[in-house]
Parts: sequence; structure tokens; C-alpha cells
Amino acid sequence: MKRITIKDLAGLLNLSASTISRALSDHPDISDKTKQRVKEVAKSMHYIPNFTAKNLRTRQSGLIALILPELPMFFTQSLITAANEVVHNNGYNLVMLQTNNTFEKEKEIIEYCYTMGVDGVMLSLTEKSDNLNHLQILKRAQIPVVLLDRILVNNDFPYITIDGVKTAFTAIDHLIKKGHRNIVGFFGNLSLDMTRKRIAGFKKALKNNGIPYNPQQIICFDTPEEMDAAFPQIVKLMPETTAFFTMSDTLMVNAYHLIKKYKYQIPEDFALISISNGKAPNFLYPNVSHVLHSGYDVGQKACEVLLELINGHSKPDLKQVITTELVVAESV
Amino acid sequence: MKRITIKDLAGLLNLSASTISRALSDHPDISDKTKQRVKEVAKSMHYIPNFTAKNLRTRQSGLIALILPELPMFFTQSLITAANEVVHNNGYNLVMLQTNNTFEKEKEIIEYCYTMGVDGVMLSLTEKSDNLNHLQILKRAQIPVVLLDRILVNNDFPYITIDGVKTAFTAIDHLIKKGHRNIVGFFGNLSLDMTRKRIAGFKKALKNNGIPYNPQQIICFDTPEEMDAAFPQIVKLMPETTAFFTMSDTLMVNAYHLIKKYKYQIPEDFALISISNGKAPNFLYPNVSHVLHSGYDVGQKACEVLLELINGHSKPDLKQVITTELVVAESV
DNA sequence: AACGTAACCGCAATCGTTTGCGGTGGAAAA
DNA sequence: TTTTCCACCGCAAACGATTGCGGTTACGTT
Repeated sequence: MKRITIKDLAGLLNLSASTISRALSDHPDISDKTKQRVKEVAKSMHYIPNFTAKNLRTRQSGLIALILPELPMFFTQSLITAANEVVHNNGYNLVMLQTNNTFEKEKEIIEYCYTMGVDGVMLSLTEKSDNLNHLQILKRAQIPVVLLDRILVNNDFPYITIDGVKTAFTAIDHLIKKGHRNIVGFFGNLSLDMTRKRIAGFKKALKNNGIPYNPQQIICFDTPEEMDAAFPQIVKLMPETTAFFTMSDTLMVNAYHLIKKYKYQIPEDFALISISNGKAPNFLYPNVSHVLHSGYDVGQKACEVLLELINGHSKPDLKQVITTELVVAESV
Repeated sequence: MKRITIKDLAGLLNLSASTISRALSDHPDISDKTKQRVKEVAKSMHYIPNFTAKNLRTRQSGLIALILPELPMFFTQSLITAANEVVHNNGYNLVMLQTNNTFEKEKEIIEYCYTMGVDGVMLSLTEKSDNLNHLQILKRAQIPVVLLDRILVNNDFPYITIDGVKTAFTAIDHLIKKGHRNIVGFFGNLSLDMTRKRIAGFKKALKNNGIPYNPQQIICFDTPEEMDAAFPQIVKLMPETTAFFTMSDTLMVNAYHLIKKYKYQIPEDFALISISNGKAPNFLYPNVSHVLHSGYDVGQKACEVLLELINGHSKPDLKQVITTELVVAESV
């Protein structure tokens, strides 16, 4: 079952291998009718290029890495789908790596990418990643890196993310418009740029609506367990609370669980709104209102930027922001 | 930033490239002290082998495909984690593909694997895949295929799956032991071997406990919407029902949603048990009892079998069954 | 002293493509 | 008729590793 090679085609057509190669890639040195003939025969013989050989010659690996903190339930699914599509359409393969949300593993994986010689990296940081020094090895090797979703604002690497301020603002503003004035917000790790942006949006919405801001309204958790432990205190200390906001699906699901556990009703006792990828809200009952954060768009944009960087055709916008959209359900 | 090559090492050590190559791979022709020297210098110079060149020479691609119907919320996460680990530890890369649960896309992706020249394929079938003819192209090309999770029993390809009969039996038996005698089971597409096995387990548990079986107790759905539509009828037609069983996380989450939607309580009005990967049950309140189906084990085993097949060292067991475990929570 | 035999290592081909450069032919220009 | 100049194509050397085969040593055997 040996595959047809360029040499085989050359033999069949009485041409040289170089001509075949050039014809197949539309090199201007080759006449149109020769290109025609070559392509026809290539197709009829089911010629499939040997990517390994091509990669060897062109000093590439054909691999693009997508590094995520985890392969969690919600957000990443559509992101991966999008990345897969774009990557494959451009003749690359996507290898997915997960850091398990530890900085150590993230460093390890970056090393791995280096040794594997991937052609580009898309990276969503862990909550513990407070610097980008570990990426220098890639920068020195001229391997392009694009940060996405969980990013750190910086000047070395491009990043794709959503407008955190606006997204959180939209959610909180919706709550307020629905009459809620005592809102508690659940956020993730404060070291993440994303978290800070969303907190800013939270505050901005309050301010815009003339509602005084109380620092106790904003609570950050590193783990779900912290939230489990804190929840009873929160409802006790702030009994006037009528609504919860969560900045992610993971937090939302956990908050939902806790609200139910303590026998509260949604939306009667507490309203609930979240920033979400749109899957989890529909699993729960009642469906949860959310600001839709499309993983698909993020994945797609990140790939496109990365491919531009790899192929060096043009300089893409290095800092891009994906928009979001309010989805009203029954939880508010 | 050119990387160190074998030739560079050869130059440094006054040896030939072939000797370096052999020394690094512990070829018996090379003396121990030479191996020692070579390895030391290789390490100190941070030599990294060029996988592309190696793959070209050895006619491999270094790629292993993992094809899943979707990247759904629940089951696949740990499966992917496991596959990633094993694959990387053996010097391969994992490329993940998703069929979106359509047979057409599955065929397409198989073709893609063929043209990419992957070294092996792990495949979980779609619900619509009722034959394996599309895999013949891989078989002819001698590319090993391992089926996992959603399989079709056959003689051409090895498969790794869980003991569906026993797993469903365990769940139902637990319900019965807890006093439930009128149980309705929600299942997926009947064409899947998995579904039939689990139905068999369902029936077996009833029989073993001397409970008469009523065909209406078993209901198969191709889509969540079908279940949404059927649910009200079910509770009306079988008012004596006290418990629901679902054969997957997806069905379970949907059933949970419906039970809540129609204002029933869990476990007071209906008990709920499922076969699950263990994530979703803990998101919900109350936590859902389930029979734990470890995606990790399946992924790991499948990889190991595939690697055996690729490297041809030994003949692995071609038909393996992963065990499961009952996890009791508050929903029963 | 001559020979056989391991143990150890190098030569050179090979995997399938890409690509710089040089060569050919024929038509247009002189 | 000779020169010039494209348009088109081939030669051969890469890319970095693996591997069959053959060649050296150094040693023990007779």
C-alpha cells in the first residue's frame, strides 16, 4: 500500500519532481497547461502529499498547540470546535494540552511545545499564572503565541478576549433594570485580568444606576469549596440581597447548587445571572439568564491571528475584543 | 536559533552521525562508554531530536487521532485527559476530531485521518453509525483502529467499553433495594450496542428481583427534545412511577431539568439514578446517585491497546471491558 | 605467525518535498 | 543572420534522521 509520490507523478508525466511540486503549488514558472495536466493526473492517481516530508523541508511541524487550564464542562467546547476547524482548513493539526490550572504544569507544557517544535501556540492562562516569563523560550525560538480568554495584558504577545467590563456591566444592568438593588457578585481569582475587568463592569453598572457600592458585594473564590463555605455567611450577613451574579459557568453552577441546597427558590428568593457560554444555563431549572460569551468567536479569532503570525503575510490586530450578548431566561 | 542536530553532535565528538543516532537509541553495536559520552554531550548541548525527520525516515506521522461524536459536557473530559497522557508519554501527539454525531462527518474525518497519515485512530461512533465500512480505507492502509465507548461489536477492530449490562444492573438493583418497584428507564439511540446492553441490564435487574417487566418502562430518545415532549405523558400514563433511570449524563441532566420544571421533588416524588462520569451529578441539587463510568480508564486502555497495535510488540486483548462503581448520593 | 571472530563504528543511501540556480528553446528585436 | 530575452523546466542539494552493509581494530585460537 505504498502511496503515490511526486516522483511517481514525475515518471508518469515525463516531468521532473520539481516541476510537479511547482505545478501543484501554482508556481508562476510553470505553464498553465502543464499545471492542468499535473493536477489531473495527481487527482486521478489519488496523490496525497507527504506532509512529513514537506514539513521537514520547510522546517515546520504542522502542529498548533491549544493550551487550556482544563477541559471543563462549559466554555471550552465551542472554542475547541472553532479552533479545530480553522486549524484544519489551513493544513495544520491541533494538539490540545491542559495545564490542570497549575502554573507548574503550564511551564512544563510550554517546554513540551518547544521540544515538539509546534508552529504556534494558543494559550489560556491558569489562575496562578502571574507572569509570562515562561513564554520567553518560545519567543526566542520565534514560535508565535496568542493568548486567549484568560490573558495577561502585556506587550509581548497578542491576545484575544472578551470585553469584560461591558459584559459584566450588561448583566448587572439587566438585574438593576429588573428592580434588583442588592446584588452580590461571585468572581474568580483576582490575579486574572479577566476578573478585574468584570469587577470593574460590576461597579460601573452600580454607579451608572446611582446605586452605592459596598465592597462586601464582591466576593472572589479560588475554589468551589471556598464558595460552599462562604455561602451561608453571605446570606446571613446581607439579608437584603435579592440577586447573585457569577462571572463564569463554573461559579454559576456552584451558586445554583448552593441556592437550591439551602432551599431557596430561583427567581423568587434570589435572581441569578451569569456570564456563560450558553450550555449550562439550559441544563438547570429554571434556565439561567446570562450574557453569552461565545467561545467559538474567541477560538476562531485566535486561530486566525496565530496563522497570520505564522505565515507572516500581514500584521494582524494584536489585541482583539470579542463582543457578547444578553440572553434573558427565567432566573431573573 | 538553529537547533542542535545529530551532525553537530557528531562533529563535536568526532563520531559519525550514525553512531550518534545508535548511541542515543541504545543500539547494541555501540559500546557503553561511547553511549555515555554521546548522551552527556547531547544533554549538555540541549539536543532535541527532530521528530519530523525521524518520522519521515520511519514513515510515520507521530499523530494519533481521537474521534468523538462531540466534545460534550461530561464523559469525554477525563477520557481526553487520559488519552493525552498516554499518547504523549509515548512520543506521539493527539489530534482530536469531532463528528458532531453525524455519520457523514464521521466518514469525512476518517478520510482526513487517512490523508494526514495518522499512525492510529481511536474512535467512538455516532449514534447513526450502523456499520464500519468506512473504516476499510484505514484497514487497507494498515492504520490500526480501536473503538471505544460507543462501539459496534465486530471482528475487524478491537474495542474498549464498559460492561453495560452490569452497569445498568447495578443502578436498577440499587433502586429496587431502596424500595422502588416502578422504574422508568431513559435510554439513547437503540442502534447503539451500548444502549442495548444497558437495556438488558435494566431487565435483568427487574427479573432478578422478581419484578414484572413492562415494555413501557423503557423509553429511547434520539434527542433531548423528544424527551421534553414525552415527559408529561409518561408521568400521566404511569402514575405509579417512583424512580427514573438514565443511561447517560446528558439524559440525566435533561431528566433532572424536566422533573424540576414540572415541580416535582427529588427524591421525594421521584428518585433519580444514572450512569455517569461523575461530574454532572455533583452540579445538581440534590447530588445524583450514579454508577460511575470512568472515562479515564477507557481512554487509557484504548491508548495502550492502540500503541501495542502500532508498535506491534505484542498482541493485546482486543476486547476489553472496563468496570464501574456505584456512587450513592441523595437522589435516591 | 596466521587466522577467525567479536566488538565497534562509518559510508552512503534513503524517506518525499522544496527551491536556488542554471539551462534550453523559440520568438522577437537588431 | 545574430543577439536578446522570456517562458518554462530540470539538476541537484538540501532538510535531519535511520539503517543495511561493510570496514577496522583488537583480541583470543591454533
